[in-house]
Amino acid sequence: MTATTPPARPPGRPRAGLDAEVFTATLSTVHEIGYARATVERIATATGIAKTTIYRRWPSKGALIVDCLLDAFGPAPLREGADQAELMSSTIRWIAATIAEPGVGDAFAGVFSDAVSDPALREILSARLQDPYRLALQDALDEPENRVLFFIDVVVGTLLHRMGMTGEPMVDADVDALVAMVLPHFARDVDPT
Amino acid sequence: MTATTPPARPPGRPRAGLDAEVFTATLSTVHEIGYARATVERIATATGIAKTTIYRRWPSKGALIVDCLLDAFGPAPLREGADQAELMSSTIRWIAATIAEPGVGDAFAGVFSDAVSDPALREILSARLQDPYRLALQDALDEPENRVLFFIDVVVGTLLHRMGMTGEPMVDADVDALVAMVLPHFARDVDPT
DNA sequence: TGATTACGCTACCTTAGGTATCGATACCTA
DNA sequence: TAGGTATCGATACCTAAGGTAGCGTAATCA
Repeated sequence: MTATTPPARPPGRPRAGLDAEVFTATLSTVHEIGYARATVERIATATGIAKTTIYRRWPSKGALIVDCLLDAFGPAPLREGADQAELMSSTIRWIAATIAEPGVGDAFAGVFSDAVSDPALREILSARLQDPYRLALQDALDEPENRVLFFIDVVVGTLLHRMGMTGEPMVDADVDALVAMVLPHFARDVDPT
Repeated sequence: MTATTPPARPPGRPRAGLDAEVFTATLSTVHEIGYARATVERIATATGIAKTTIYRRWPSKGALIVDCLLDAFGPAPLREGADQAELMSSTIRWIAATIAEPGVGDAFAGVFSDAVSDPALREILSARLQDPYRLALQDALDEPENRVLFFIDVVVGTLLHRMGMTGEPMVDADVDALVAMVLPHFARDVDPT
């Protein structure tokens, strides 16, 4: 048996492997013209494929954006062996840096806003994007669910509010302030270095 | 000259005084069916007026919502003589309580999201809603602009993120946690009572 | 009574999310 | 090489909602 289990590929024409291209085109389109004007039609054109192909793979624009954000964030960089303060600090900076990447902050704020009045999208956002990172953080930080949810509300909420009100990601100095504010409130082992 | 300058009423049929009714209908409609489904048509019908009358008074749905929020928040309750910690604490609780009122949180999160990809609306939101309170806070707290903006990002961002992700306003225990986290980071005169 | 302005109504335009259909194409298997 | 199957591109279409135009009517002042 080979290393990868033979996929037992289903019959028929296989899907073209262009999810990565769609994600790239989505972020660059959102970055250039904003979330609302980045229509599915334009994203498809930017990718070089048909709009119907997008809808064959994602059930809605929101679901596409969520997958795009999952791809942009990737796995949470939770170093083993780090203490709680280090983990929180690096997590905040990782989220801030990713949101600051071109298109990511706009896409995040945009899909978040759509979710406000779309329960189905809110479920997708919560289950596919927030929950995996929340569970990983609960485990790594050894904190209960409600504390981690509060942590996410503070960090993501603050960063998105800045992005939404100004159109620009939060500058490093303010991210430092965010870290300085959050850590003492959570850390059990405040290292006064 | 009399106390109030004679309005020198312009000729023609005067406007019916129904802004208050429109605001009430807007919040209750948003509360019942959500921000996106609360169309201008439905808000007008709920008020008992024509959609075109709404558009004669507000240039866009976003502008209507912003005025509606201004009416809901009213003037900031900044007590004279209170120290900085008291002012911050009461401000946070005032914002949290107002956002928790039926329809206000949904409307706020909704218009905020729309503003993400609409620079004109962002300008309205920033100038008409955020700036007045920001200036009042700068004065009352004696803090520079960037610190007050950071304060608003944290407080409003956190509350809206909770509202957007769960559909419910933040519970009192978490508002307490927000106060407990924010105060030590800002307060110059931490009163260890 | 006339001028002026707001209101209600209807019709309409535009954008954008999302769906249906159909011929062409790519891949596997017999 | 032929057949089966599923994807792709293209086109046309539906629907909801923001927003506008025009017109007759109602209210107020001079």
